[in-house]
Amino acid sequence: MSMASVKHLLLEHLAELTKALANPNRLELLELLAQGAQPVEVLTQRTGLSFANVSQHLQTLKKAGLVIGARDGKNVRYRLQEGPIVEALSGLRRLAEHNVAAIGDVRRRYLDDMDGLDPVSHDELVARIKSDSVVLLDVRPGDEFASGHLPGAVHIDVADLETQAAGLPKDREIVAYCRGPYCVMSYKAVQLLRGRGYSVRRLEDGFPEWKAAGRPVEAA
Amino acid sequence: MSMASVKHLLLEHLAELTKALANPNRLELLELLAQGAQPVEVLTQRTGLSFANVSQHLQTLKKAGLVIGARDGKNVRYRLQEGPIVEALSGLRRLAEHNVAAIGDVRRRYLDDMDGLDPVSHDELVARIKSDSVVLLDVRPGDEFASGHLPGAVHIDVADLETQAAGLPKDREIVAYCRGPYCVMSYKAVQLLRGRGYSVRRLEDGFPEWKAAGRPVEAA
DNA sequence: CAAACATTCAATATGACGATTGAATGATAT
DNA sequence: ATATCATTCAATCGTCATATTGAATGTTTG
Repeated sequence: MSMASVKHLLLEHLAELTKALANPNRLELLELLAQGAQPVEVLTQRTGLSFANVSQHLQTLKKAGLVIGARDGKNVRYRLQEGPIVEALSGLRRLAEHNVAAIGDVRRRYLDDMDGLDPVSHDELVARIKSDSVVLLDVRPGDEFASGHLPGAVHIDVADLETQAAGLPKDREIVAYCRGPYCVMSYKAVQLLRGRGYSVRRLEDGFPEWKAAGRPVEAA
Repeated sequence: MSMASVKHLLLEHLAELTKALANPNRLELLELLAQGAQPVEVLTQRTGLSFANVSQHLQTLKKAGLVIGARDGKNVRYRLQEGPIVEALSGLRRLAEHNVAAIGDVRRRYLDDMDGLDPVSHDELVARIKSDSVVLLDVRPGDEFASGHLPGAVHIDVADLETQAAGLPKDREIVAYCRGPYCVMSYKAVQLLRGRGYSVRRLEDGFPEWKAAGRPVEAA
């Protein structure tokens, strides 16, 4: 094989992989799978897509080497392949926020406004956990919390927050997190809790990014 | 706008950007533009694509906010937009090499074999430049060298290497570099020079990655 | 073994992408 | 102005991607 054609082979393969990422539904599936393995049915519910469509997208991701499925009783549970998937997606997201005006705009207008624009960084969170000055709040669905969460986090599904907020302390700051930078659950949590007089901020990005950064993680 | 729809907007925009990257010809164009600004004609020559096709791909990249074109006399010179483009592409490449067996295979079989599998890291290069124990060799076309290169690098276009290799010392190790990880020019250089008894290794990845890492760069 | 269930496969229709061709634009130079 | 040159635009055609539907597969449970 000539060297020039090797180059083109490599570029083609890279484009192939990138194509597998270049679809909003698949990006959402990857975000969900980054929380932990899931059967197809749950992915169907959480995305609101049709069953066959989810299955089809999962096949595409599988062909690209991004996920693998394994039978677990009646179900097939899919999970992310080993590898720097979350990191690659973070790189794309950073690029998107930087270069595509539309994304930055939408985010600023609809999400950051709500949040007061002061997400907590990983390092800051570590320091404040040490000094015991914050309560960490995981607002994802229970099964995602169970398959892995930040050490010491309290879990309240965002859907139950309205009824269970009373259990949270008002004298310490709350740091809420969820699936990642494009996940709106922690924004909702901040909004709801601030309305009730709690002091709340969001963690910058979510569980998968924390884990990918090599920070400690706790499982149920 | 509801929060759920904000999420989907963000995902759609991210997919849009990713789609702009998901094509081998556009990836090659970005690699070329990462070396420095170029008029459309040069890009046409270097890629071997048709004129209109290059123009069309450039429009796609422009719409995605990845490049901008500016008139320069008769020509329109395109250059990369500011932003973490090289970093995002590196993330994708790392993912590809890790997850897509085919890419790792091709690379190992056809490129690394040739190279003896020991690319020089950025840090190692810095140390060895300090101790003056290497000659840095840039084998890219002259205009790319002119618009930016590693400090102290000697320039010999890979096409001229056969006739001009004699100018290189045999008593110091040579470190060759070119456009990046998928660029085969430095592989060719290593192959040719080793055949003539030189001690040569390749720099891990190329000029754009060096620059993106914040290392010093020299212009003509 | 049969029924129930989760998932995949196959077929289809609609729409987007990519390369080619030739015409249109817009700047420069004579 | 007109001619020239680089680039873009518009139209076309074949190919691939996506969502939908319904049938097929394979596993568990009774």
